[in-house]
Amino acid sequence: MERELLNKHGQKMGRKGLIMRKRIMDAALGLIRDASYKDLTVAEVASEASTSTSTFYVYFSDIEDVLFACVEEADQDLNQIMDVLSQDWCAENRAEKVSEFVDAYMKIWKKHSVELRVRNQEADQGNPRFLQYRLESTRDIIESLEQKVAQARPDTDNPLSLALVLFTSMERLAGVNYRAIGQTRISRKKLNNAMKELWLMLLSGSGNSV
Amino acid sequence: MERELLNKHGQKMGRKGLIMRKRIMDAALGLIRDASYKDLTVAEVASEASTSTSTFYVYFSDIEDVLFACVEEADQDLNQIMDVLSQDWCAENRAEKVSEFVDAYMKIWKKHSVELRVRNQEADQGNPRFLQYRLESTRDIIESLEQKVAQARPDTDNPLSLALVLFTSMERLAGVNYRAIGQTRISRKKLNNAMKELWLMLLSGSGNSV
Amino acid sequence: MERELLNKHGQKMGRKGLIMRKRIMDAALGLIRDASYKDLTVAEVASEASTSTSTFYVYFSDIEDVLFACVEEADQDLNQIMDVLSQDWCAENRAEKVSEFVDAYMKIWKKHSVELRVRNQEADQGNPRFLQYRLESTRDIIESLEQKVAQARPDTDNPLSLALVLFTSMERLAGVNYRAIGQTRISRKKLNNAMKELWLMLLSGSGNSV
Amino acid sequence: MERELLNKHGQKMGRKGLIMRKRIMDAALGLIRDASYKDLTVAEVASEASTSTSTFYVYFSDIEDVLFACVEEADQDLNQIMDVLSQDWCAENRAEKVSEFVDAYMKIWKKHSVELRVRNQEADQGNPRFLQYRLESTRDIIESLEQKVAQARPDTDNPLSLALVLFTSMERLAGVNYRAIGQTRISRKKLNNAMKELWLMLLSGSGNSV
DNA sequence: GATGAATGAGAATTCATTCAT
DNA sequence: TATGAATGAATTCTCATTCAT
Repeated sequence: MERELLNKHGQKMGRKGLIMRKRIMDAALGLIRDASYKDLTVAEVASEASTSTSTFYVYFSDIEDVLFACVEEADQDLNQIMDVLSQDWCAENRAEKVSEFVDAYMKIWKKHSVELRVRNQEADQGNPRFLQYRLESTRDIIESLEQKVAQARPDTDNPLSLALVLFTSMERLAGVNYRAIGQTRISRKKLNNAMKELWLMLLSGSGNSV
Repeated sequence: MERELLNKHGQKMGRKGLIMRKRIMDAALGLIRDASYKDLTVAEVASEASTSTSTFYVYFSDIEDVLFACVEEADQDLNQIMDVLSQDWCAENRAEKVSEFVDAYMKIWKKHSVELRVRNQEADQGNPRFLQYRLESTRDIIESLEQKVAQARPDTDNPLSLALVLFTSMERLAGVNYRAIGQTRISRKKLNNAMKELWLMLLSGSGNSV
Repeated sequence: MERELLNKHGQKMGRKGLIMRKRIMDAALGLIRDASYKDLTVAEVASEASTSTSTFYVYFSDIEDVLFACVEEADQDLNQIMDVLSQDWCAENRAEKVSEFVDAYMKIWKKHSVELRVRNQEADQGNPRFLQYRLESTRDIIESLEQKVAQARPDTDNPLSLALVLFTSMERLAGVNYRAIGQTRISRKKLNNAMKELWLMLLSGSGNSV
Repeated sequence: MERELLNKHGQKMGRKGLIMRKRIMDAALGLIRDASYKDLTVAEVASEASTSTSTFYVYFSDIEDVLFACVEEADQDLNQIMDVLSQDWCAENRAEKVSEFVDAYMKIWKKHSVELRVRNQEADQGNPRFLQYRLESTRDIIESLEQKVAQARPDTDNPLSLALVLFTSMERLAGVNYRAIGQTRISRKKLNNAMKELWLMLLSGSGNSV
């Protein structure tokens, strides 16, 4: 476990320290919920957390550092997803399991949409720290999905790509405020249903190959 | 007809002015090709364009402003996409048309990946200018895809959502450096094929409903 | 006559040139009517005059230069004041003449309040060009008023100071937007009457000496 | 009780902070004692105070802000004036009290001539912050003078205007470097005497009405 | 005469970061 | 632990000014 419970001064963090650290993280998240994190400053975060910038530096080395901590924290919830995925999806319960999977995934993202938007944007722009983290954090999920596709469509030669296409869509639709898509005729619920439908289509093994 | 050709000083732009404006846009794009645009500065752009920051401000009001101009310019290429989409896709040529569509879309994104990554990230973060622009710029494409889905699957009640799910994926996979996905076992080509396969699956009308 | 009708390029000004010059002056005045002239810029003036900064420099060397030209122009109206002052004020017509004088002075200032506020502020802050100009432009008026005081109060030993005190007040009250005094219970008319009353008091020779 | 002692970073100001703030104010005043404040820059002030511009911005938001603080501070001395004015001026001591009043007023203005010149110029140009401040800061004085005029001349219908005319003159003559008047034949002393003489004339109740 | 175009120079402003208490 | 205080180092931004057409 990497978190040694030390602050940036190398001191062991006590109860107060942990509380302050959390307060700073929450302040940062709150500030970027409805705004770009591009312009987030240490002073802003400190002020939002009702503390001083000096205190900020006791717990984090810079803005990226807090954000990464937030992503790490959010990621722990993501592990639950594997509960559904590690089960066996047979033809009989497939529809149900797909539904469970999509719902669970969407629910978690909704709770942590800010953190995961940060993770994806940083990773997409090539930030190595976040790139690596995303890789590790999605590896199991993606592999599991790949297997399910391979199992459902033994004939296909790139189950990974097929899984990735839908997974990518799911991640993005989950993380983005759906008003941001600018379509007034859709709702999150309809999108989720479409998502499920496409997974089912893919996993039911029907459809033409190219 | 573009808007009045005035620079930020209210002067009509002549030949020299238009050239300088373009030079600055190119400099900006060049600088963020392999890096985040988060930290792009006016000074950097001006220097890359071998001019002064003052000159920068003759043509753009800030960094966002140049980037938006770049997006606007890139977007003009996107219109070509409608050539394929405005045709009729019947069962006979469907595979061919899907392939054309995906290839054309991916090709354009490859050429303008920087601009469109900027557009999407800004829009995803709620920047209204980019949000509005993306909405307008993708409206026709999305509507057209929706129609094709509706035609292929008359039974479905939300063709729009189904189209959006795949379109979203396509956009993201196109804009992102595929190394950023962190999967070494896939290639752009494989992803494109999977993309086509999924569109075909959707448009061939087979598969279960939820 | 110093105005040689040459522009800053040493060219003789033709009709068009004179018109443009005037247009720039008017633009400058218009811009500072309700605002401080401290922040007036060449670009603003040029834009307000619907021309370019380059053209500005054909006629004026800098902002102070236009403002000085405006003051010079306004000052020509001030000469009229001497009409009333050069007359003889005897006991019989004194009230009438004082009234004429105050009214005339106030009227002119009202018309040129912007120019004269500039003149006084610059002079008050020690700007030599405006200081010298004000000195010359008020000399005759002040001397004339001094004489009238001396005549009315032969016993006083500093008629100049007495005249200056009231003249100073008159200048300031005339130049300042009376709302700026922040008293809602007074009007310009009441102030003018008080002004006349005080001049009469002074010139009627009554009152105690210190 | 002044307003909350917070600097522009929202920190409580301690001893050191208050000293630095004062040092910056003094630097600003020193720099404009013999020059226009129009061109005063943050860089200049910071340098004169032997600190950095960043430090300047810890305590003030811009040049106007320091100057306003200076005016506020100077204004506290002005309260003394009310000592003389709140007394009763009867016929017997009137000459003495007028003399005291004018001398006291002039003395204070001499000490704070820079601050008060700034206050008046900004207010005269319509700067709301200074306008409001001047209004409040002179209200008591003006009202008191009005009462004395009303008492001395029960017949007059606008004691306020009469008081304002002389008060205005006093303020301006006090704040302006008297060389700026450009009259070599007068001295501050003579002007003060004339000032007193006119107040006495007004308050002795003699003289004609218009 | 007029005006696009370009820029040097400097001013304002921000911000991360350190240090002493 | 926490935080006032101070600042270096950029960065943004403005403006007067010049030049070529």
